[in-house]
Amino acid sequence: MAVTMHDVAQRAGVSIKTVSNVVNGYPYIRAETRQRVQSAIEDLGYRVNMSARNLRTRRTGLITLAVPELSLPYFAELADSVISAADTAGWTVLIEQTSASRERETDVLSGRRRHLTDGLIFSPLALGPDDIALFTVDFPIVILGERVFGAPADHVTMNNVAAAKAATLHLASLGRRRIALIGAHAGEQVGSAALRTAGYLEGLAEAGLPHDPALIGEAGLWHRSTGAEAMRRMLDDGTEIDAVFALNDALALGALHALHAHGIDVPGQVALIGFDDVDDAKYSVPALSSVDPGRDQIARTAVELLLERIGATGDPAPFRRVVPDSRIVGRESTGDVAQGQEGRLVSVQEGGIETVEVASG
Amino acid sequence: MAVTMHDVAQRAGVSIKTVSNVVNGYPYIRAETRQRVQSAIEDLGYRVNMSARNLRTRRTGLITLAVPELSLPYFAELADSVISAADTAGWTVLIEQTSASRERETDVLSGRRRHLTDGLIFSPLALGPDDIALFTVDFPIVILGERVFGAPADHVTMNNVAAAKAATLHLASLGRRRIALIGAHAGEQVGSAALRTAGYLEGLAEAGLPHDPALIGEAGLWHRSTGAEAMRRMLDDGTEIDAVFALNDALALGALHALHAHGIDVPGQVALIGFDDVDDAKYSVPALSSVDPGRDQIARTAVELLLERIGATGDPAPFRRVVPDSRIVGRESTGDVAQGQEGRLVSVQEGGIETVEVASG
DNA sequence: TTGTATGCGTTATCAG
DNA sequence: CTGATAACGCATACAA
Repeated sequence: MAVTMHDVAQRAGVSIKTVSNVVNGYPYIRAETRQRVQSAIEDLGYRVNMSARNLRTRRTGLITLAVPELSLPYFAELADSVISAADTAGWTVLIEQTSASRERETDVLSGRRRHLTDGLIFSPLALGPDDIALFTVDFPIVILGERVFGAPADHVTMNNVAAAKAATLHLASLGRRRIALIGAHAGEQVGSAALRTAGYLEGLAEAGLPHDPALIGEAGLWHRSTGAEAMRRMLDDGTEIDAVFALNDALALGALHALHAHGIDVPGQVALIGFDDVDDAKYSVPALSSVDPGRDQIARTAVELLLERIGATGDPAPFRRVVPDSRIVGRESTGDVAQGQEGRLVSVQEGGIETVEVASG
Repeated sequence: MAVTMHDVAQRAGVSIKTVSNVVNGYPYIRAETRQRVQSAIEDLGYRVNMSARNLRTRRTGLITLAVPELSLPYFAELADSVISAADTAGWTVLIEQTSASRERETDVLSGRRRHLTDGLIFSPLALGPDDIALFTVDFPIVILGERVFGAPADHVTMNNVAAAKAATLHLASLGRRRIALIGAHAGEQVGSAALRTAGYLEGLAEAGLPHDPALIGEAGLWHRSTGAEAMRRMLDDGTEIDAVFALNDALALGALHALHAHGIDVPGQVALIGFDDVDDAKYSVPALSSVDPGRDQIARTAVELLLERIGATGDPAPFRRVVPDSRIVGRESTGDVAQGQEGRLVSVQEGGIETVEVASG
């Protein structure tokens, strides 16, 4: 049925080994031999059987990217970047959606949902610091996000606290004094929500603004709908505000919708800034200011770290934590630029590479 | 190193075949034997080697989804749906981004970018009717979209003409008479742009409105930026309009941005409707009316058709073309609902299953 | 520079 | 119900 190396070898009048050599670009082959093999391949329409190669080499050329869901623009764009970065290096990406469910995230680690890939880039949302033990597995992992620190794996994250503080200070610098927060997770000590909220509080303190609990809007899932709801609640409560820091752009766009529905002018009455700098931010009305966490750099770094570890041969290197630079991009929603203009850089938080020594597997 | 069936068999004191039987849920095994094998598996932490199984069974459990890019919300949401549908059936999805480049789309078909998957769901954007020959391959394909008809493959599409006509008529029903189109591809006879433009023209005709070329806005790529540009050009030209039909939501959101920048009220002065009904549509300001092409149904159907064909044993079934129902969802941008309300169904175009008989491979 | 032989870990065939 | 054994298609040590 399917044509194999054998068939090619026979047709070209060489051994199977020579065909293999040609296919794999082994350099020491007589030009004429290579030519003969090539045409035999053409004629027969031969294509390498990846399953056989994978079995033999113990490697698949596939990596898994596990994210909550692709409908969330941040993760869609992240996936885009990861796939592109992997592609450049000759690797292919298989995507698992966890729906931020504990069970599915556990499955990803246990391998029940990691069919035949050589490594995993994992952005957990349900698992937390208590689950570090689950990360001790026999394949390379790169962790994304801020839910799990200290696991035996490389980690690409962002400087949430510093960036959130900068966003808050940016609003304060516009003269705003009643800065609301949308997207808080009450009681959580870990994760993006906690860190960004901490940055917000630091920012308030540094600006000499009091902390008013009425200005904290809860939103469990960071979707547009929950952002709109949280904003609506706060407005319905009659809470006085003149600025909003939404913990991500989806929330911000939802909040924007609610503000508009209440007839509130942005940025005239209320200034608004989000977090993630997704593509949508540029095209909302008004265009949304945001924190650019360096998504592309995150993706490239994650792929790089993972492939490095997959290809590692000798003594395991210590695990690394990398924090790309983040930027505050000012647009219309904070009155930083006029309509139709590009956003402009308002400030930069420098990250860097931090190597955390851990006994690595 | 890695533990194999052999090790398990040895530990359980049975043959390797029995282990295989247990792993694959073969029913006729003594309970006691099964138990012994199960615990051996547990003890040793055995996990099936997928590469070996794939080699043996000639199947990988993987399918490829090839789309232009995940940053485009429509494709991100489509990917989400496809992955979910595949997951339900126990299959995993590998995503290829083609950037709508001819070369990469060809690669997808040639298999150069189809590593070890059992089938392909392909949404081409660069290939066209002249490339049908490329679709004659030795693995199952399901084609999405409207660029390639008549290829030897199953096809899930949408009733573009009817839906676009309905969208246009909807604008006309609001009393609008200068209905602009954003996203046209001049000279193209095939693809979504051509079909939706045809529907627009039919709609104008049925509404008794004249066709004014000045109302046609070109936009090669359907991004927010190009939509904004096209809209801006038209406004700068001083073309009089009171409604806009954007050929997809990204264009519509870009156009919305440009309208807003020009101080034009939507829907007061200009009514706006998009196409795709992506998630963003609900949360723009004002919320965007759109055509819901039945994305989820498209994804489910595509996976279903593909798996059916992959699992097909005997005589090849004739190729089918499926057209899910599409709906017009009226929101604020056409004044169909008040702020903060859900969109409402304005009309439905019924699709259905059409079986096209083609000599199938 | 090229050929031979072996094994990667499974599943399938066929006895028993 | 279970066991021995032969593929599956490729890569690679080892020869030549």
